[in-house]
Amino acid sequence: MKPFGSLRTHGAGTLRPSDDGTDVVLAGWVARRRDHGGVAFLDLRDASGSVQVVADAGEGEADEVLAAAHGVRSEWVVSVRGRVRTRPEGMANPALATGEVEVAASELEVLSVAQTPPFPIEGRVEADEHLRLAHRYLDLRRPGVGEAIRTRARITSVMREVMERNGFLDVETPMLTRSTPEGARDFLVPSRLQRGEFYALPQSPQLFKQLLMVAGLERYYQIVRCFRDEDLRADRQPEFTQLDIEASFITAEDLYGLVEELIVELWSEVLDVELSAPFARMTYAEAMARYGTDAPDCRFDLRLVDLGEVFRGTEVGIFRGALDAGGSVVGWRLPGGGELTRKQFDDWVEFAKRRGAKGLAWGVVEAGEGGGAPTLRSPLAKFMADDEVTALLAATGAGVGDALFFGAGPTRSTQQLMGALRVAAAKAHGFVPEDRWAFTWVLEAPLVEWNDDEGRWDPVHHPFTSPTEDSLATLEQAPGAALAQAYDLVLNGTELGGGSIRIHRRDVQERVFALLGIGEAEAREKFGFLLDGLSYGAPPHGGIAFGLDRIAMLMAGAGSLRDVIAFPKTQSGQDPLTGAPAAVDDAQLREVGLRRLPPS
RNA sequence: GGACCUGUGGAGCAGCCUGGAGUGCUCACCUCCCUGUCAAGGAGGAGGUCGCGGGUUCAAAUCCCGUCAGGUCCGCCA
Repeated sequence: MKPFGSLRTHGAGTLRPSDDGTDVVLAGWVARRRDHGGVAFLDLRDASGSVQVVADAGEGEADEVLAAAHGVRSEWVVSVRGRVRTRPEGMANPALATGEVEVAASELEVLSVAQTPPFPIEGRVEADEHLRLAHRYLDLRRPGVGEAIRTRARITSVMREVMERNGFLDVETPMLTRSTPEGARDFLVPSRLQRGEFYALPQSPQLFKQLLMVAGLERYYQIVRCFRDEDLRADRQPEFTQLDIEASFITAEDLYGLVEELIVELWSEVLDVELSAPFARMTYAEAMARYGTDAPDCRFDLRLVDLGEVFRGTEVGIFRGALDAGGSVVGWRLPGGGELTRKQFDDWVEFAKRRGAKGLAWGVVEAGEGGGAPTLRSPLAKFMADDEVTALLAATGAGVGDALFFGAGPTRSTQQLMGALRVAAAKAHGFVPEDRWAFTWVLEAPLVEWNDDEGRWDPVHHPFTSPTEDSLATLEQAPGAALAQAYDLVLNGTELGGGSIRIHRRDVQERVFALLGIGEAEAREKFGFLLDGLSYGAPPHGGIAFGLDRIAMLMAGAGSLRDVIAFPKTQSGQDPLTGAPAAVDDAQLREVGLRRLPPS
């Protein structure tokens, strides 16, 4: 493919034996120089790849090129005129796409010299991340790093293709909007024209996309930046990108179909992986019970087992106490875990304690004496009746040589602890196949959950999520049992996206607000514009939003969102390249009506 | 807000536990040599606030306290 721009005729990485004899002009960076005195090799790199350029001793021009080649250094930008030739017998390099050819240079022009880079561009060693981010333009020049950014571009391109093909309209929504109280902390932007008041950067275009449905656009999508002022993680940045989707006159099933079409095409086009759809589905309750999380990693089985029945009449104190208090005993089997040392078991107990658990019990299944029934070697064994051990082994499927872990306590936190253990221990012991793509829908999350600190019901998703038809009847009587018409798509233990069918009826919205303790005045103050909109003939509608960065991270095989964002922030929310965030001068503050507080 | 890991010439590491001269390795950089390399090779050279501050000690990269920065996680966040 001919490169864009008239300063060169070919991309360095595109040359093949079929180009033998072609006169070319290349331009790019000097990746490496191998200087033998009488002959010198330059690896010339551009966005298409790299190719070997040869400067040979000879007559006239050639000697000038060789002299110039002696002087160039890594990362200088050069232009080379020359002729493609197949390499001499035995000199091909099968490790390179261009390894069968080379370019015999007849002219070598230095377009730009370069300082020695602060870390190697071509080396395989990982440089310190802070240093990489401070010189991100050099970091992105490194082939592997830049590749993730290219993969991301391919992903957004396929997303747009699929959405456009399905008749969705790309509509932009405001970046400067108003702060709404739900969810995460807002980033605030002071207003100069309305001194003392603030815009907020959107956490998502949620309310706007619903209003676009009221407006009759029917099918909306946007690849849109969102902002949340919360602490960072490997998979959380303060600004991130969503593929945001909303449609009218649809059911959840319609969305599953669309999303599966999109995901299948993404994996096919970008990774050349053929997924099979429809994806697996499970309920939220199943996810919590079997995997201890709402984002289960289904690449491996090894599920959690509820042991409430097994230990119904137990003498084991910690199990007794948990069950009597209405909590749970949850077990998990580690195949072959009998090999673990005491130290390793202690480490997992420590792992549990670091997560706030009181403890973690464990046992090892051993062969019974004289071929008798298997027994459990465990600090708890002496409190366990024989029939409990038998039932335990049956319930968990544990056999001789396996280890069992037990968590006991309040149901939710115990499931979560065991879920975290399941993932960490399975990873540590090689039970997670890294090459699998395990998609699953998690459906029917609760509509609300009890917030003990504040003494109220909080929405699990957001306050505009529709309850299921069945839940509507008993919404006020049993709020905790109400299910939402909500759905999350999970891949390998990471939530890729989630959404819901929205409430489009005023009376239902009022009942949900009442349940959440949001009075009419408060609702009007906070979401008045949405409620107004919904009162003018809102179609049934619903949508979903995907974390583009997370999708790109998983597809690129990256370990962090930072790897798929061109200019990311560090864990403390700083950008080492620009130095953001930074102080502003008093005049700027005065203009927007702000005054600096003394440092606290 | 909290836990843990890391910080040593330009880069990546070792040294730290058990204190004793800035000691070592690989790469990069500079000079020279070299006509088939591809992580070229050879000879020579330059380059250090051991993140920063304080303490203990005759003596601190090493032990202690604090702090800053980076990372992973919990809380927070859908």
